[in-house]
Amino acid sequence: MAQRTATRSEPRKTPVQARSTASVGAILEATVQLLLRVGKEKLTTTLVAKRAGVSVGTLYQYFPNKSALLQAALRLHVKEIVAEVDKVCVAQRGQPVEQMAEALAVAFLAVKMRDPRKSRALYAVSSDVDGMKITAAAEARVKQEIVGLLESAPELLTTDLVLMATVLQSTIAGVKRQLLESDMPEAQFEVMQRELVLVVRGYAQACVAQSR
Amino acid sequence: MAQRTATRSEPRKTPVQARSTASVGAILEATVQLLLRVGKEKLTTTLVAKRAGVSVGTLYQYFPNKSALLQAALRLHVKEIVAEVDKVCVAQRGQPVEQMAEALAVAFLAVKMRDPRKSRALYAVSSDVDGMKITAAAEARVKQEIVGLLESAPELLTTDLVLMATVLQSTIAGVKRQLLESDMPEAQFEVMQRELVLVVRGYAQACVAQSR
DNA sequence: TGTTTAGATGAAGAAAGCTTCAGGTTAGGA
DNA sequence: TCCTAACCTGAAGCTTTCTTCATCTAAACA
Repeated sequence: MAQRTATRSEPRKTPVQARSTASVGAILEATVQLLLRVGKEKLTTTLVAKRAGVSVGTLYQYFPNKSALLQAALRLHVKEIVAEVDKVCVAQRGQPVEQMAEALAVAFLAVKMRDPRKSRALYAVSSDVDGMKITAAAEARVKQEIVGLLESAPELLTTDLVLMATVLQSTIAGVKRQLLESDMPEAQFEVMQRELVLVVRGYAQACVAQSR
Repeated sequence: MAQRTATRSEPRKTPVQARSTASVGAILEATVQLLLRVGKEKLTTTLVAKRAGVSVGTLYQYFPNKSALLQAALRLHVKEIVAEVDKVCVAQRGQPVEQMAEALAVAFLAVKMRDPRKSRALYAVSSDVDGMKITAAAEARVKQEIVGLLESAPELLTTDLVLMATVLQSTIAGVKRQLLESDMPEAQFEVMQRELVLVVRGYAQACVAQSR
């Protein structure tokens, strides 16, 4: 273990030729694969390189250290999720809050469930300090998006919209986690989704009712 | 790094004299302290021993390896939480579901907020594979307790009680996490609690309404 | 075709932290 | 008081994995 005390985490070199772009892709891909197969504890840079079909040296040409590699993989995954949720937020503008909440819940669960194992593996990575920053930033972005969505609601909502967004988000996230960490995510998926919809609709109703 | 491939994780020796009991206590205490101060990444067995005022050797007399130490600390913490929640479950028997849900939410949040930093630090530990088993077991126990509580409700609940318990639990956990991971847990505490109450009451209502 | 730049390689260096163990100290009973 | 068992000590060994770098190959370019 020879981690430097403070190493930058920007990529060391940016791929310009097709050859290197492929290498970087393979490395990132291998990282996720190994996260799934052996877990973050046993994932080593050498292993990743081997699975990617390149040498360790190549890996270190594009990722300054192991941490940066994991972060890159996480960033990629998070990006996809955020994009998906954002899409729904846009699509639901102007709809009744109850429907918004429902759509949000369904969309969020659906994205995560597209590849539960991957979501879970990358989630584990995020618990390493720097990973949290990445997910935190993503969550913040999504929250803003939700606030924007709520602002477009036809109903009058007296509850602070940021608060409401936070609650919706954390509630959904709670159920999502439960689902991902259960032994059989796909089996429980539908039932849990149905219940989650009940939860968020109930809350949305409460937020509207309060304003009377 | 010289972790053995497969080491048992039972304590190596059980303290019998007061002297050693104190040592074990100090070690566990120091572990949590360091988790708070330096984080799990920089926590080393030598550091723990130093802070506890004993030598590393002593530490290894009672904990077969670092992992076991962290697990022990986590177990202790989880035990307290579970006990607290169980207490509430017992106290709420026979009450209306809405009130049950509310009490559960409030209690859960309150326990975790007694020492938010500690909760957070130990939560980080649990994300290491073996830690998950511990929290999972605790969660399972609590879930059973909740199911028992729900069974005592005066209302007729057609929703599967295990499912309902799961949903309540994950919803509450979601908000709890959001709270613990926010920068200012105490500042947000009251507001979030109020909202969470709305959420769970709404859900409880929905579960009752369904049965009509 | 010659030159330059991008890309790839992998053995070896280095650091770091876990864990052991041989030997010393303290407590309690006979 | 003496003996035994419990307890404590901490320097040193051991492993492991990260990371580097001197060297080689392939591509682009003139």
